[in-house]
Amino acid sequence: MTILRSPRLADGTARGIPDATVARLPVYLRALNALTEQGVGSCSSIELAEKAGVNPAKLRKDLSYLGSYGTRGVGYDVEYLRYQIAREMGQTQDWEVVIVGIGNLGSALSAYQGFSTRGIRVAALVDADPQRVGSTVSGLTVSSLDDLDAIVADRSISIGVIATPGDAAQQVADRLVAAGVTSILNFAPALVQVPDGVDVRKVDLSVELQILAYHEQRKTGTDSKEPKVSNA
Amino acid sequence: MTILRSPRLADGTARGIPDATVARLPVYLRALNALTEQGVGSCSSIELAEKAGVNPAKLRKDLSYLGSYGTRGVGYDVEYLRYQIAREMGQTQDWEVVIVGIGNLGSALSAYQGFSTRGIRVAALVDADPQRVGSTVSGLTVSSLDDLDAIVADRSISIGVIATPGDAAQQVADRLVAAGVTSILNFAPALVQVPDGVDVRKVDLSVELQILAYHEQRKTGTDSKEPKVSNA
DNA sequence: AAGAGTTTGTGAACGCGTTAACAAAATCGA
DNA sequence: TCGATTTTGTTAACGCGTTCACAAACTCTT
Repeated sequence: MTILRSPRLADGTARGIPDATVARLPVYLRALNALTEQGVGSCSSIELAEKAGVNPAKLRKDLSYLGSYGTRGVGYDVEYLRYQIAREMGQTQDWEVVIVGIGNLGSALSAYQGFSTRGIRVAALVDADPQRVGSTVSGLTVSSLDDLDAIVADRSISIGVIATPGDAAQQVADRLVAAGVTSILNFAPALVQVPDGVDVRKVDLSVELQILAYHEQRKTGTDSKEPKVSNA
Repeated sequence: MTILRSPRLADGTARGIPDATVARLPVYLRALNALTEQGVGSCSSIELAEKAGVNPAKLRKDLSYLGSYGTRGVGYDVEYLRYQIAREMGQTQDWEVVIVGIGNLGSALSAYQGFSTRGIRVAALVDADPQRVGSTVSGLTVSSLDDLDAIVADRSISIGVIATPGDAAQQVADRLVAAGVTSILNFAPALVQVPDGVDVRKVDLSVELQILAYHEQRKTGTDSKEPKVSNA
């Protein structure tokens, strides 16, 4: 489970963007796309920050890691900034991903519209269940898990998505890594161990709801001495 | 968008658990459940931390916010600790949620097995599309968005899930809040604004993949001067 | 009963991320 | 041209979270 620390600046260009910033850049990108669609040509950090739901100072600091793409006294050129962020995020190319586990969630992911416009393309679907293999989901034929190596190699896929039950996750991760995948998005409710050099991100649906339930409990709970929290 | 700061300790009991800790408690819970199933009666912080994928010191500090439920020189009683965390997380009751937007993702969520064992129950499905209203998904009849108020009131639902396209998200959030929902899990690729007192968590599928793509780009990119990163 | 060995709970140091505050740099108007 | 205004880029302070390190507390063996 590599963490990929990088904020130390290298020799020449100011490389190495903090993880927290990297996680927000796609949000800025989405806001800039929306502005482009509205025909807005330029904007200030305050406007953009509002649309992205962050503090303006944070936005400016984030952008400063990429370079100086704004103009003092004026703001940012929407199209120029959008391109710079997209380039930094690697969106000048399309990243092909393979989804493993074509149950309800895997099917939903393969049909998800939001990927295509963001440099992500679902290139292959894989399942271990023979009954599912050969069927068509979202225009793609589901392949057997046994063919994973060939599929990853043929299309030089480097990103895999695990959408299997929890007890299959580790096994699937092992096969993805063996096939050459070096980044994994794990939706299964289980930890997966991977060798150094492989990135794993985890999205856990029930954990998110449990966190909400915790806060909910505290709201309806004992103390209402803090009526509604002044947030001005 | 309330942030719910609470780490300041109140009067009597040590209330107020840091957000980062709250986010990890469900993970510990899952690990403890696995241990119970394996018939393990007690464990050390090192063992549990390993199963949860965190640093042992972090685990102990997290648990210390709840109280002193371990025994020095011995470890933690699995069942006892599991109960204490579950109680703190509000899992002694079932939290009913309504899912809005029964497309691919909404259907997948309503069929998700992992919720039931974690104090979450999908109690109602709602969609704006008349063609979907009345159909049965995962054993539940899809209701009209117009009936949201009655549904939320009848079952005293306090948690809503938005699984609509991005451009419908704000409108749905408004209606959820108006109906009385005070916690929202938003899967739509859009920011939603809510009044104080309402919690929103956001899960963005394409953002997760874009973050992976960024790291992937840097791996295959320029510098291979850091061959595989010693992680010992 | 006492010492050796374990393991928790926590105080303290450290590091990252956020935010405020301001100087630098651009535009605009007179 | 020069001052007023706007807005970026950046430095510095602050706060939260993580991790180390160790004392306190428990068990076990002799």
